[in-house]
Amino acid sequence: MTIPNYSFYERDTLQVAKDLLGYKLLRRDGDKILEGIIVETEAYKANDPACHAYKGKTPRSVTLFKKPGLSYVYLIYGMYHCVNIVTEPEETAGAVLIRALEPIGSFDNTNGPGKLCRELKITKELNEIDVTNPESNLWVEKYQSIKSSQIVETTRIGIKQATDWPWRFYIKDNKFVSKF
DNA sequence: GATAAGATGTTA
DNA sequence: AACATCTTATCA
Repeated sequence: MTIPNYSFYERDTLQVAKDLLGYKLLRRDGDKILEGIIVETEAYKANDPACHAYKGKTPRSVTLFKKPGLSYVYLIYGMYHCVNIVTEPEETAGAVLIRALEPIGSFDNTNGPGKLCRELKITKELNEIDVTNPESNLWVEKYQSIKSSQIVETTRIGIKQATDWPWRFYIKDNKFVSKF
């Protein structure tokens, strides 16, 4: 049971997005722990028109420029939250969007970025949490490593910019991946 | 201060 | 295919 450290997230966003597949996302809710296996991710970087940080720092996107290993939680369409983990060195924008989890334990319905946040009770309160610290209410642990032959690389979903960049990754044949 | 668009999910 | 629904960014 190891927890990836600062330098794990300080690398290239695409590399981190691939490596995070098969890792666990854990959420402490009072005395309960909700956990799931990350089965689908997307990469967002500074020179990427679809990234919130594309046009520079704003009150919302400033988190993307901070230390790698922090969470980035925001509200989309007024009703759904999305979780990301900040990557790349400080002052370089980058993040990995967690799009789907394979649930462990008693919860379910985590095959989409908005749904998994609802299930894990992730809100803006959990923005800028250090996910390398197991004392946090939200953190990531190494769980299983996925062979590169089991990783599918494809285009991102739900965006209108740079739709042809293959920056979405998921575990082959996993039934908890969000639908196309 | 007003306005348009958005890394989505549900329903028909 | 339409819509629910509100924050954020941008412009005046």
